[in-house]
Amino acid sequence: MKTLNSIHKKTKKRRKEIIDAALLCFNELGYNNTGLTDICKRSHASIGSVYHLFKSKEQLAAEIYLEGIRDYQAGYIKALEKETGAEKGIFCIIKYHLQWVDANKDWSSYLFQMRHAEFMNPIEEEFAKLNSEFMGRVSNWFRTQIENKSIRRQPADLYPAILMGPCQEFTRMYLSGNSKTKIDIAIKELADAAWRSLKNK
Amino acid sequence: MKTLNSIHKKTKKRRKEIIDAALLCFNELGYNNTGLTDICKRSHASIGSVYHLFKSKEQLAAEIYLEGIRDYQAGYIKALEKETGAEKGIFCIIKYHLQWVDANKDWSSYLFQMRHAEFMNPIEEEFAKLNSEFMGRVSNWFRTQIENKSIRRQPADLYPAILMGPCQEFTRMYLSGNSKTKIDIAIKELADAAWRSLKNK
DNA sequence: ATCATAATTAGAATTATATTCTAAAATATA
DNA sequence: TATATTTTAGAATATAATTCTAATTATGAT
Repeated sequence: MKTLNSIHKKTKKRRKEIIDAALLCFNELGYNNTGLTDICKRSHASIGSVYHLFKSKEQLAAEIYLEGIRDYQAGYIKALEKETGAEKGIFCIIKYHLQWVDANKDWSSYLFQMRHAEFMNPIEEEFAKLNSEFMGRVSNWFRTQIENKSIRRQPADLYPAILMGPCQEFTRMYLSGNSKTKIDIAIKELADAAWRSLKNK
Repeated sequence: MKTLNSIHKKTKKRRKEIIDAALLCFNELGYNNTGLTDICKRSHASIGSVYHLFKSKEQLAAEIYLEGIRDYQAGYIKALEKETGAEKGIFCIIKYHLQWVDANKDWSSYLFQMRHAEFMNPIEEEFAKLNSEFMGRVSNWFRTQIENKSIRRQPADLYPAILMGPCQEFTRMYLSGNSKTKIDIAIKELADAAWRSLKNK
């Protein structure tokens, strides 16, 4: 009996080729100025293959987004939960974020660029699930720190904003090439700044 | 003698009608899912009119962006330069930002959504000019504060990130309806947090 | 008021490109 | 090896942006 949904050996590879090609195209040309022909040329896949593996250009863009976010978030949680001390934990997160960005410039640019993109709609559910799992674990870490009085009590909404906001803004500048500050300096300064904002007294 | 480039009285009005309609369409449907027919219907302008006044859909989107940024930045500078004290100045800026966002939700959503859009290319020059004028005046204010030792000395790149980052992140959440914190509370808390980060000692 | 010129409007024709579709090729299973 | 399934290919189609031509409307000079 034939197994349903059997998948060829090369499928994963082809999928990756298309994703990699599309990521580069979208970053270089922008989503709208990237034609399917661009993606096909770069990935050496045919239109048929692209549409066989992805429902649409939009969906392809969305899957790339998810792939990046998954990798980023997984490392983030790992870095955070390793640290039980508040100050060290905050340093670790900032460090993780900036190093990830530095080591994954293509992905970072894409994630920034697409953060508010409309194509998130079709994958909203998957995205919301990822985010709530992620935010849940970050919140847990913070709750512990607040309870043991390491971190000041504030409206819960504001923690991620105060913690990551400066980092995000710096990242934006960094990726657009408008920042002169080296990553290592930025890590130290931004972590210190976050700590001054968040610490209890 | 006929003046060159004479402009009809209604041109400004029509332009505004198109911009207003497009802003709403882009926010509701997304840039890509908004057709020119949507914009035409909503603005009661014909395709011909739209293309007479704007080079392309992209250009139209860009002009809307500039219009929003201009208004935001003008108010920002006015709020900032009114204050000579460091702590008060920072409070003023945060307050200005969040109140502007609250009072201009459509524009804010659009500015966020489009912050990294590719269509910025054609207006890059105009945009860079706006930004450098803006950043220059913000930097001046900070320089004064640093020289009189109110604000700690740090790599220059980091001031805007530390000052506005948390605000931006909060704004993002606020606009997407995921924040429970009221604007007035957020102003106070975020301004305090920024001050703790930035103040000298 | 009227003529000459320029600006604006309208929408049909064109162009560009995302998507669908059909059939062939490759792979997997029995 | 025979048969079902997946994958590939690219031509055909559909959709939506842009261009173009002609008509309309406004302006300024006389």
